[in-house]
Amino acid sequence: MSDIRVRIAPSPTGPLHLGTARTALFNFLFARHTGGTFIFRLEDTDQARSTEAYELDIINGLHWLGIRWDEGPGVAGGTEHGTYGPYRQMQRLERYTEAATRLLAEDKAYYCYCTPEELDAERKRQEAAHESPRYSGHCARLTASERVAFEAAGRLPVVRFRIPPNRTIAFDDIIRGHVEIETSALGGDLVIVRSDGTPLYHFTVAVDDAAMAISHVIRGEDHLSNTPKHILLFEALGSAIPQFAHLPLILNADRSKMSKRKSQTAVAAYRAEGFIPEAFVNYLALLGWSTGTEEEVLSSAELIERFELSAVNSSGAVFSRDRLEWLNGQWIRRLSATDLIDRLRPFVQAELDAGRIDWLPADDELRALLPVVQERLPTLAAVGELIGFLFVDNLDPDVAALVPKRWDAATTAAALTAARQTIAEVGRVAWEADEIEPPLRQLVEDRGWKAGDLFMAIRVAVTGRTATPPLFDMMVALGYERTLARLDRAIEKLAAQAGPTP
RNA sequence: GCCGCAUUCGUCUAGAGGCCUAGGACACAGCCCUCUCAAGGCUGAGAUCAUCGGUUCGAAUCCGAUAUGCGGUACCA
Repeated sequence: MSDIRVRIAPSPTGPLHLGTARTALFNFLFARHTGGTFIFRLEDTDQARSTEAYELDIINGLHWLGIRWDEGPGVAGGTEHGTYGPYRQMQRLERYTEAATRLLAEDKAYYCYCTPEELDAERKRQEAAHESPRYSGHCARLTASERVAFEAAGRLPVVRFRIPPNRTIAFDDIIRGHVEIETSALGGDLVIVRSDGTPLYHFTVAVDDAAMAISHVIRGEDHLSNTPKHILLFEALGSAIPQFAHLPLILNADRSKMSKRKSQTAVAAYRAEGFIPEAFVNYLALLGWSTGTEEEVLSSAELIERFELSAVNSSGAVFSRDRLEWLNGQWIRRLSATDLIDRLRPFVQAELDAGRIDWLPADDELRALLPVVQERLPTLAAVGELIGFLFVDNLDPDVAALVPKRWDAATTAAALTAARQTIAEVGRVAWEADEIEPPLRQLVEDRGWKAGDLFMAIRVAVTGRTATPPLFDMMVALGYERTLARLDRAIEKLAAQAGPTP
């Protein structure tokens, strides 16, 4: 194993987000491609918003995508593996305290007694004066007696990290190249520990990345501007500075950073809609990265083999559901029959639970349908819409839909009656698509009809829909008795409709 | 406001100075196939490579400025 170590560090303050999944995937692909180590760390210091339910959703979601880590919690709330643990920040509190104490002792940080209200007032004053908001350094040089006075007044201090003035922080981002930022643009001395003693993000990320010997920090572009703070922290901590690679953002249709307000961001929601992990991973990998070839349908193994961090794009990418659906169809078509049936089962069950079908078809029934179903599924959840009509007791076709454009109700009723007879005769001998079709075509020819008209009338009578998989296959799947029963029912409805007409 | 990043068809992208009258994919349109719907095949439309200036014999590709977009600028992550 190489000494490349990368991590994904989500915070369990919401369900697994598409962007987190993509960042995780790129870290994973990079680690697997280079033979490095992939680490999962939970940034749960925002105790007000973190929950174990979200932790579960994140871990399950990543596992679903086939993303596995070498170090970190195996399951939500469960045990961890790896020698750099713990991997939950709330269990690393002593380490942050220790690091903060060290920075304090070395005067790289100091106690600040300014209240949120004072800070807020300062910020407002600066905005009014058209200055950039920054901490003034009010508490940067407090005397011992001033400190005692604040303590006596009951003020609880935060810890601020000293940002050196007038320095240029430069780093070479693997994706973006050389980046330079002046420390003066960093907003002044940075709070690293809250007044309640809990550490803040910029601090924990540096402490943990250093402690876990992270070699490459691969994360979203939204952290690019924060990177100088982290570099300064690494320096102050006496740690090696990792390499950085800032991924382009995934965008809403309006090109703003993808958010749940404007887009569906929860990975679990896509899973529930019947997207399969092969397609999802394939899609995500190609959002912001490409192989440089014209191949688009790539397995995880192929992605791992070809992934190059330096080939990642630097501009944001709009999420395209259309493209995801297309890839999903591609991958569904590549599934074996057994595999597809396994994956379809929960979606068929969901149809039953929702009351859209009346019973659960057996695996063999599904298997028989696969040749005409597989290429018609954009998602697994589309199965109900596609063939659900086969598994309902009472079908009530719409009379208007029953009557083809060129026909009226009486004509349709007569045609269906003739067709019913033909179907009944043939079906008694051989209930197969190839046997049913020729005599019906003969009937069409004898009567001078259009095949499309008759077949559409039969289709609606038998399926209740105007668009279905091949009609005769559907009739075979439905069964002899039920097909005739549905034809009878349609003929009845048409007769009732045609009757009153003069 | 300040700082940073970005800018090739509607979207995802190929493109590392001449192979580019810019290629592929999704979506879209037409045709073929066809009982409908898909799938598949073919064809088409769609990009003054953000703009302006520079370097060069030659620029989508290099440099600069401008514009626009996005991100960051918390006792959130």
